[in-house]
Amino acid sequence: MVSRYERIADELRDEILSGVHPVGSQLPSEAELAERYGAARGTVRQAVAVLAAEGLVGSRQGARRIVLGNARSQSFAELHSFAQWARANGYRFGGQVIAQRRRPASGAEPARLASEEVLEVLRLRSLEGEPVLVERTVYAGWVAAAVERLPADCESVTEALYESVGLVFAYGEHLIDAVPAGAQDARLLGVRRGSPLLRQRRTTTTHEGRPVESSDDRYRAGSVAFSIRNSIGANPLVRQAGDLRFER
Amino acid sequence: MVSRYERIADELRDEILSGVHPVGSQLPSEAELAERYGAARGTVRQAVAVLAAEGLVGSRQGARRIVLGNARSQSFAELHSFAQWARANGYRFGGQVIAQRRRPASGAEPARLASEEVLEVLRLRSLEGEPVLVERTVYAGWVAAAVERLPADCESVTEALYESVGLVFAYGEHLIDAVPAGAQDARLLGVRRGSPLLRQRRTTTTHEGRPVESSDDRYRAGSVAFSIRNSIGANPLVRQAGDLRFER
DNA sequence: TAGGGGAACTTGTACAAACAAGCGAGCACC
DNA sequence: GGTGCTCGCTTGTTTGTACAAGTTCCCCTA
Repeated sequence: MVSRYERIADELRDEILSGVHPVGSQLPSEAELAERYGAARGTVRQAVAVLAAEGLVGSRQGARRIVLGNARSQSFAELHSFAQWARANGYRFGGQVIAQRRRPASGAEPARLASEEVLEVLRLRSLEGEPVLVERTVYAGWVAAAVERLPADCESVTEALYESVGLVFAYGEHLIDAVPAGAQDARLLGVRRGSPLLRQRRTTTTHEGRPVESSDDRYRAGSVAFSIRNSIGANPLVRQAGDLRFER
Repeated sequence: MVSRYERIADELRDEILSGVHPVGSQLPSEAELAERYGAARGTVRQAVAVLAAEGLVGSRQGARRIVLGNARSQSFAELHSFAQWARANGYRFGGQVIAQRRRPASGAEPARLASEEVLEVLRLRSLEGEPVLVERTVYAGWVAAAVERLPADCESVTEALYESVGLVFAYGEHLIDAVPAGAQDARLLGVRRGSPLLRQRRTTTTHEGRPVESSDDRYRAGSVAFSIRNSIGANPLVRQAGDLRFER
C-alpha cells in the first residue's frame, strides 16, 4: 500500500519529467493541487516536499513553486549498491571476489563496526565489460557468515543479503575524495600506477543503527561521477578538510 | 524570528551533540517531546524531520527514534562557498584571481546560463597557506558587472555578491569525479601533471531558478573530501556513469 | 509616466484529532 | 524451554482549521 502523498508526488514527478511542467515554469498552487487530487492541503505539501528534497522544485514563501530540474534522482539503494544502480540505469555489469578472509578487527574498526572479528572482501566490478571499481569491504562479524555463503560472482551483495537473511541497509555515511591508484588498484583496473581514482569510503548501518559494513571503493576516473542537488534548507553533503599533506 | 520547530530541532541537536542522547540510544517519543516543549505533535515531527534529514537520527514506524550520529552537518552555503566553509571550520584561507575575461557563451553555456555573453574567471584558493583549489567559474551575463567590481583577492565571492547586489544562491547541482591534473592545474597547485584531483562541477541558480554561475573546481588530492549522510527515504546524491573512455 | 499603496494570492507555521501500521514485551500455552 | 499471541506504545498518514509572512500585480495618485 503506497501512501496518498507518495502517489501524488509520483504523478507530479512524472509530469515534470515528461515536460508538462517545463524547467522554469510555475507549479500549480497547493490549493489547486489539493482540489485536483481531492486531498487536503497538508497532504499536497508532503508530496511537493518530496520533490523539493529531490531538487526538482524550488519553493519560496509567497511565490509559487518553480520547476528547477527534470532529471530523475535515484533511490538510496543505488548509492550503496553498485548492482542496483547499474541495473536501474540499464548497464551491463559484473562482479568477482578476488580475495576474502576473516581477521581480527584493528584500528578504528572495533568502534566503527562494533565487532572484534571482521570479514574482509576484495571485489572487482565491471561496467559494460570494463573493470571500473575496486571494492575493499569490511563486514561486521555478525554478517560475516551470511556473506561467506554468497557465490564469488554474486551480482548484488545487498540484494543477496536481503533475500538470505532479511538484512536491510538503511543508513549510510559517505566520504568522497580522489586518490592515486596503488599497485593493486592499477593492476586490477588496468590503469597506470598513480593515475586518478575516485574514492568513496562508506559505512552502512541497519534501521536500528547497527553497523553492517565499511568499505573503500575506488572508481576508475571517467567511469563514474557523483551528482548532488541541494538547496538552502536541505543538503546533506559537506566538504571536509583532509590532512593537507598525506592521505590517510 | 525563528520558528518553533527550528528551536526544538536546535535544542534536540544540542542534546545529541553534547552527549545527552548518545549514539545508539533512543530519543524520547513524540508524545513526550510534545509535552516537554508544550507543542503539538505535528510541530515536534517537523523538528525531528530536520534531524533525520541531517542524518543524526533514524526513524522506523512503531519503534522509537534512534540516534545515529553526533557530528554536525554544515549549511548549504558551505558547499557553494569555499570561504564560508573554511571560516566556519576555523581554517586560514585565501584567494586570488589569476585571470578574468568576458567572452561569448559557447557550447552548452547559452542553455545552462541563459546568457549570450559570459564572464570567465580563474581563481586559485589556498587553505592553511597552501594552494588547494583551482576554480574555473563562468558567470551569467547579468552578474558579470558585479563580479568584475570585486577586488582580485576577494575572500568570499558569494558574500560579496550578496552584500553588493543582494544576490542569493539558492539551489545547486553538483557533479563530483576525479581527473588528472592538467599543465595549468599542476603549475598552480604545485603537484605533478597527471596527479589526481577531486573535481566538483557545479551550477547554481537563484530562488527564481535563474542561473548564476557554472564552475569547475579542482581540489588537490588529500586536501578536501566530500561527506554525505543518507538514508532510505532521503538522499540527493546519485552515481552517474561517465564515458568509460574519455573525460568530457 | 513613475512610484506608492493595497488587495488577492501563495507558501510557511502551528494546533488538534483520528486512524493505520509496525514494534516489543509480557503472557499463556504447549 | 520455546512458541505464538495479544496488548499497549510509537511512529506514519490524512484531514481540517487558523493565522503569519512574503510575493505579485493592479490601481490610484503625484
